[in-house]
Amino acid sequence: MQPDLTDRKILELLQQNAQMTIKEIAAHINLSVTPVHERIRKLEKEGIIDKYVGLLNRRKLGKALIVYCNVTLDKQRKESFEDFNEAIVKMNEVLECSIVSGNFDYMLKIVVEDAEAYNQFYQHKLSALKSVLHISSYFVISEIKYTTAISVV
Amino acid sequence: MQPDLTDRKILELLQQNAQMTIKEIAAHINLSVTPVHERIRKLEKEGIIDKYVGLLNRRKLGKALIVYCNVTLDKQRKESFEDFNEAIVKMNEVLECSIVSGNFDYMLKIVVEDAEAYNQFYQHKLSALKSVLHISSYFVISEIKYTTAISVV
DNA sequence: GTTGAAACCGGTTGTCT
DNA sequence: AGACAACCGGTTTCAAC
Repeated sequence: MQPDLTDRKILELLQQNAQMTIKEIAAHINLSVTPVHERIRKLEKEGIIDKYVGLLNRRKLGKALIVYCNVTLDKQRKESFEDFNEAIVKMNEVLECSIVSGNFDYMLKIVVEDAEAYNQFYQHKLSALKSVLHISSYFVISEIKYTTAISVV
Repeated sequence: MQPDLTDRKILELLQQNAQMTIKEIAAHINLSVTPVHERIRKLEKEGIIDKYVGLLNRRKLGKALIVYCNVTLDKQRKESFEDFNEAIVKMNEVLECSIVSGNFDYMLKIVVEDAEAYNQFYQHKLSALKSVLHISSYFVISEIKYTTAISVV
């Protein structure tokens, strides 16, 4: 079932701060705790709320560099994609990987310590994959915006 | 202060599931609740844990389309960047926006309902910005990997 | 860092409207 | 479907080791 406006308000709040108490959420949307509690449970059960995670400060952990990169595969055979996908999922430097339309095959987002760490990743892990033909890397100079919250209201 | 190995194990767990109880975390890393509690408080206070958020299932909310796009500004003046940045931060279709090195200025990640919604966004919001010279859009055909967790161990 | 205890508070459940 | 109240479990703080 599709969430109504009240559900969506709850989703907006939980996307900003998963530690809000039900009481606080209830106050924000002028309800009591019971319906808020029921709605959250339903949204979790239906998988509309996928999970709750902690977001870390990259820089304070020495992961200063983000690189977006475009990858083209050697042969666009089914097995090439399968091999590449399987390898990418295991690489914890890769936060995002999607097959895209256009003049290359994949868009990746990679987080590493610094340029040297990226060089290591590039040479020994990414370009080492058999199916990879070409890679273009775009180093992030300044992160203007980053959010995990999609607009639902 | 830099987090030690125990802190990093806690961070790994909280990045996967922010709702783990302190008792559960303690069990995973063979400690009692008191030190785990103290460490988490410290990591939050130092801003190493930035925040806790709920992650939603895009598809179940009708936001089926991800588009990565490259933007080049008309004039690379300071004011052009400032205007563009300010406008982008307000657009809730834009989840990520970074200034990058290379043959264009910005990399964006955009989430919308469908191709028609992207068309509306593209025509009336993104390309409507005065400072924008050129936009290349890459539609996501298949999302292979998406995580918010950076590797810390 | 560990154990144990106590206070507190939010999540949870049942009942009533 | 929402409000109210009681219960339970986890968090939080403290003491002592």
